[in-house]
Amino acid sequence: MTQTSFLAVIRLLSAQALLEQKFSQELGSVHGLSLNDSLLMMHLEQAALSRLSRVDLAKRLCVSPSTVTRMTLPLEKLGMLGREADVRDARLAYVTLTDTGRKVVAAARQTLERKAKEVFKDRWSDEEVGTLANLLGRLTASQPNDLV
Amino acid sequence: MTQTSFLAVIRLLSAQALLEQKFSQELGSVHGLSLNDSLLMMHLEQAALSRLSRVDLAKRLCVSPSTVTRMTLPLEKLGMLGREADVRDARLAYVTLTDTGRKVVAAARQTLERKAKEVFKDRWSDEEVGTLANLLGRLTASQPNDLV
DNA sequence: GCAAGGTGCTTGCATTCGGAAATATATCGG
DNA sequence: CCGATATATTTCCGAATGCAAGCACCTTGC
Repeated sequence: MTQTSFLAVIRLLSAQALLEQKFSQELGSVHGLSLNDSLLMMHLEQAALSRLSRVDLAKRLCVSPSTVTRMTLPLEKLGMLGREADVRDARLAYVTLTDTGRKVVAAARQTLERKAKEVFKDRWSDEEVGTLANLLGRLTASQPNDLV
Repeated sequence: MTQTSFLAVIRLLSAQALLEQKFSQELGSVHGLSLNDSLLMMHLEQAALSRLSRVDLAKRLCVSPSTVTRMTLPLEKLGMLGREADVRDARLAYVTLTDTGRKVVAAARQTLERKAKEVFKDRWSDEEVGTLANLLGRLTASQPNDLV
């Protein structure tokens, strides 16, 4: 069991490195976004009011708050993200998804969906992919909201 | 199917970010190694003659060759890794695992195994962990040698 | 009302990483 | 043997990231 757990974790780390390598380049050249940029915007996409606080985003992405600050800065200048204050708490600076951002992230999502389908194109049955998604979902269940 | 593939990929990326966060800190403070350092040394551990070329390591870790050069430099100074030339090809500079390195990576592996077991401690049956490991193994099958 | 501690955000600094270029060596075609 | 191409490694530079510190604001307890 300890061996199996270890194997699962090691393979998960390796698989992620492989996928990130496959996805990053096209995502960057086609949409000008990094993989993490896309994930950030997808979190906003499905959030209530299309907005989330920076610490909330940090938790969902498993990155530090300072990273969120620096990631949002250029996207804000490009008009994909906006900033919104909270009426009750002046500390909060919500990150919002603009209409432009919504279009861009929709296109990025299509690219990701296509690449994802390629990953499982050969030698995978629908049921196997579903099982994998379910099991991984139990790992991420401890986290804030799921994407998709 | 395209939705399921996408879900699986997104969750895989999220799960990795979560696991890396959980593992990195203790691995660094206890053994002075990063997660990637440990993976690099584990690849050497199971390699023939305990040595691999830098490009080979780069492929296995899904990082650039320059990253391998920079990663190995401090570990070499610490006496965990060595350098070995090839008799036939003077371009090759094998990275080797020293006896010191072997002890350190064995300890790091134990830490990783313990943390991996914790991940699946609750709400996971042995069979489920095994299924996850198998499915992930099919993703990494296209890569050079598997760890563990 | 106020002091103490907690939370959200940003900035400075150090570390890590990928890509391009440079160097050295190997291989192949003639 | 020679030139062209390919491969292995390293270095330089720019981009991304975490942590610690600082600032602003909120909340709690008195």
